[in-house]
Amino acid sequence: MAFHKTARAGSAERILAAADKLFYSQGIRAIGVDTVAAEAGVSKRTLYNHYPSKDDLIAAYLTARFKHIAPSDAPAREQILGLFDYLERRFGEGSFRGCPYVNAVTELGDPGHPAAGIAVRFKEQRRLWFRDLLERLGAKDPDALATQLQILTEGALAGSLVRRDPALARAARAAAEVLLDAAGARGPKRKKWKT
Amino acid sequence: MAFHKTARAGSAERILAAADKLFYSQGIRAIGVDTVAAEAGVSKRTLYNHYPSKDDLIAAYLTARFKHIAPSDAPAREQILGLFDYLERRFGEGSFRGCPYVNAVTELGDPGHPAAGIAVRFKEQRRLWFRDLLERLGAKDPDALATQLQILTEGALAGSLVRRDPALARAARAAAEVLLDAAGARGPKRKKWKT
DNA sequence: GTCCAATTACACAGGTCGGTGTACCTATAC
DNA sequence: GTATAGGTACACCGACCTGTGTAATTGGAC
Repeated sequence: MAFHKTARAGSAERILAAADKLFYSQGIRAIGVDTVAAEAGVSKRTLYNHYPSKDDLIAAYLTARFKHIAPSDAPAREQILGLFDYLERRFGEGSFRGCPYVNAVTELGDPGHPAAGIAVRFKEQRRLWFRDLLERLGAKDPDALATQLQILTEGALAGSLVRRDPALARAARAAAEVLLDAAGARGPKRKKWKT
Repeated sequence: MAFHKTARAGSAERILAAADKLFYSQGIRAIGVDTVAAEAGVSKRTLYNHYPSKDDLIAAYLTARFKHIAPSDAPAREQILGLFDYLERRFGEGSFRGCPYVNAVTELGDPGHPAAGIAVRFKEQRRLWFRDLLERLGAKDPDALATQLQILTEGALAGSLVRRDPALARAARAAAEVLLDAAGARGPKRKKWKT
């Protein structure tokens, strides 16, 4: 059907996949564009045709990681605690190397870099995800509690970056449960069905 | 009295101070040894006489930041919550740029780098500081709670690196209070004075 | 076949980096 | 004095970096 006119294969996608793999596992500054091009099986010229600069590639890498959290029908409390279970699994994988957004901000330094804005947006999105679930749970002060849960996940991520340890995710999960309970967001929440 | 034989001034100390300032504020990878030497007002040769490689300088920088937490007579709960107050103040300063140990691990990548070990030791020290205070407070499961408080501080640090915001420290502090209360570590703790 | 856009291979510019080599200087100890 | 340790100034190396320029090649659309 000829979408792409030509394009030997999805070069842009392959480049992005290579950048994702290498930037995340080894660091943005540690990886040069030549290495990305080689990993993608593409010439450096082609890479620069798709991404005019390394900064553009970095921005694309972070944006692509920006997976919107799929809405779920599972009970809200289950979804929240499930995030920590997910982290526990991730920490056990050798490929875990912390939060790509925090890493990018750290590595790039410059607050004016597009990556910084992307990181802020991602964090806020996850916070709002928490908040919506907390509202569904009828928790007290969902906004504040969402921030606290966000802090717990960041803390587990940062801690496990320094010393990979799934127990950190379990500890964060336990703390989250205490906070949820204290906010009156217990269990499936027997709420009055109508106002 | 001739301590140092000669040594125009404390060259090593000035180099370390320059490294601390530049490495922390701009990043380890972003700063070259020439820049450090210039900031210290010292020739590059002198720098390399004191620190045989940049990696040595990095290790010295992190070790020097390793300030042992001064023991205090203040009530334990006050000390714990005071840490979050300290963070709140730090987040307001323009010079804040996250946790130097986490940053170093992120920037260097290599888990075999000496910096990684220093980071682990620092984190564990602070966790033990929490634990000792929690034991004094008679909290339930001080070890687990210490890990959770550690996660809260890491999370506040990481979050504020991405988006500088003292409110994050306050949120973490509030969460810490909830966890402390839930662990039965309320207030100055009226404990039996003798066993 | 012809056209055209994507891609390749490769050299190269201009810069920075970590680290070294060398000759000279300077202040103190003796 | 002389010897010596610590410092300076500066050139330099090899590696690596981002990014460009160019000529040749490929493969589908028409």
